[in-house]
Amino acid sequence: MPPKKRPRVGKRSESSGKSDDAVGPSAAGRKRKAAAGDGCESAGVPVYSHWLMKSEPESRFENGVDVKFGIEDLKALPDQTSCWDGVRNYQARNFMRQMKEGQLAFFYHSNCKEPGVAGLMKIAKEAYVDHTQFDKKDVHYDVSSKPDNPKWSMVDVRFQRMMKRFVPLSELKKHHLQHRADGGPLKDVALFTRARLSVQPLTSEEFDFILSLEVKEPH
DNA sequence: GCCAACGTTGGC
DNA sequence: GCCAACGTTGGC
Repeated sequence: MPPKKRPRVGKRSESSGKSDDAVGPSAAGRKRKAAAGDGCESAGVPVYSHWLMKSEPESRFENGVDVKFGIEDLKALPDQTSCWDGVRNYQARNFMRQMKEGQLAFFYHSNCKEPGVAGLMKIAKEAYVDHTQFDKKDVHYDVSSKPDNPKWSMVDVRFQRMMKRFVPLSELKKHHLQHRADGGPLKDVALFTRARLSVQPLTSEEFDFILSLEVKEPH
């Protein structure tokens, strides 16, 4: 149980299932070339230090439960801290398991009017068991997961700050397309190359570039 | 272990 | 609300 009362976190219910129970960056990384982790690799496995985490800022009902959880909701909590529960995708889970306390993550608004990067959070607690997998009443209950061998993990995140301006997906996409042509920092960014992942890694270059946009004129 | 069918994500 | 992309399931 997380320190704070948990708000519902809006991550999409990424269909639970089995298969890739591997620990480590992505057993689906077979597909991906070890695209430059961060200059930091061990045994060919990229080590990431920055993240992007998606949540839905607008109301949407899943089994009668509102999964809305935007950055304002995180900011409004007593400690501005929340667990990031409900992730039910192995790749996303594995990325969460790699997160280290103090690392930065973008809070990304998805499935809404204006998708994009809303702010910054810090990893406040490293991966631990997501108790909602055992809660029959929870939207993300997983009947196949047993307490003696839990499948799903979560981290705690703490609100850091809002972006100086909201950086919309459309703008990131323009840069991505440009960078694909000119080799710029967003050419391989997971947001577009692995669009459906709700927890994504960013290289330092990708993170810095996106962050730099907040003080530039909208494109 | 292949792969078609199915279900979900999430931009548009 | 549509639907492309893609992860998961399960028959074989």
